[in-house]
Amino acid sequence: MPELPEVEVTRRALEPLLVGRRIRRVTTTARSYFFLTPPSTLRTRLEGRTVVGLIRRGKYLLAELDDASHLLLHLGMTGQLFSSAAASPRLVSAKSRVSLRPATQRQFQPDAHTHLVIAFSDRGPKLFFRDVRKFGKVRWLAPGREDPRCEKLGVDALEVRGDDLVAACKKRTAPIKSVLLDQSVLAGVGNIYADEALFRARIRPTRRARALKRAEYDALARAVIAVLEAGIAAGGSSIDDFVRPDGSDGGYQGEHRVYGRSGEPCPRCGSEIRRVVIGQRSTCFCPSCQQ
DNA sequence: ATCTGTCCCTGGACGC
DNA sequence: TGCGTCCAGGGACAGA
Repeated sequence: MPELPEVEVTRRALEPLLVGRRIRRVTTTARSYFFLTPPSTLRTRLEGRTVVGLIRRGKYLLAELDDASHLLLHLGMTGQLFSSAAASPRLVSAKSRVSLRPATQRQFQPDAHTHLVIAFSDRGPKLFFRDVRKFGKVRWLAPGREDPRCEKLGVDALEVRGDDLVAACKKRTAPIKSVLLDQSVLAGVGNIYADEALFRARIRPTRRARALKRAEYDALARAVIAVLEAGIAAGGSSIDDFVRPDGSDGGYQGEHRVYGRSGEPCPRCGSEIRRVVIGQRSTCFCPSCQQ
């Protein structure tokens, strides 16, 4: 699940791959809600443009083009952004994986889930955007236009301070976990890093957001930053689909302390990690050290 | 203003 | 082996 660390790892790897290159041809799958901008419009707006920058806002990537327009990308749940040079079993469904010989797995072949392919004038590596569940998004933004989704984003999670949480949680009776996932409060946190941050700060995810003590908001803000930075340093979490743009796996999935570990002993106290559902999201925590 | 439930989608896990 | 069912989840949206 791409969250801030995965998106930032992607951004850092793609920036040198994209910046300065001129888009020659754009190919897409059929029109669907994956395309906030219709494929035909995407093609005409992008072809001929040169990429001049790549920035991240929360979980969004924004490629700036030489005419001051932007290409907005969101990886959703299963999105994969990578270059021609990438190869990984994660870029192929398990079914076709078994039917493929190892030799043919080395070269990525665009499939029905490869919704966007960008080829460049220099005939070098292409950019692929593959997304099995199509929860990802692609949108072209005219010069000066902002995306309403981006405008609503709260403070970037890498820069959150206790004060931000105090202000955001003042009137909120929802569980603190739900507030961490609210992109208008904290931009970039998703299910994995929310659970990890709450574990690190020793706060039970079911607590009402407004009921935390001042010191707990501070601890939580520090914990959010710490887990996100650790995630970036490790190259992100490759659980189901995430791959880095070169096809390699991230390394953070092995460092999860509670996420996906229900039934296992807590790495801190040995109690059994429990799983509950909060806001339709599965949530793992240690009932003993998160009170 | 805030909260909760539903929906989009597909592949993998699991039970029979 | 094969089929049916359930589940995962980011975020928009509707209704309470």
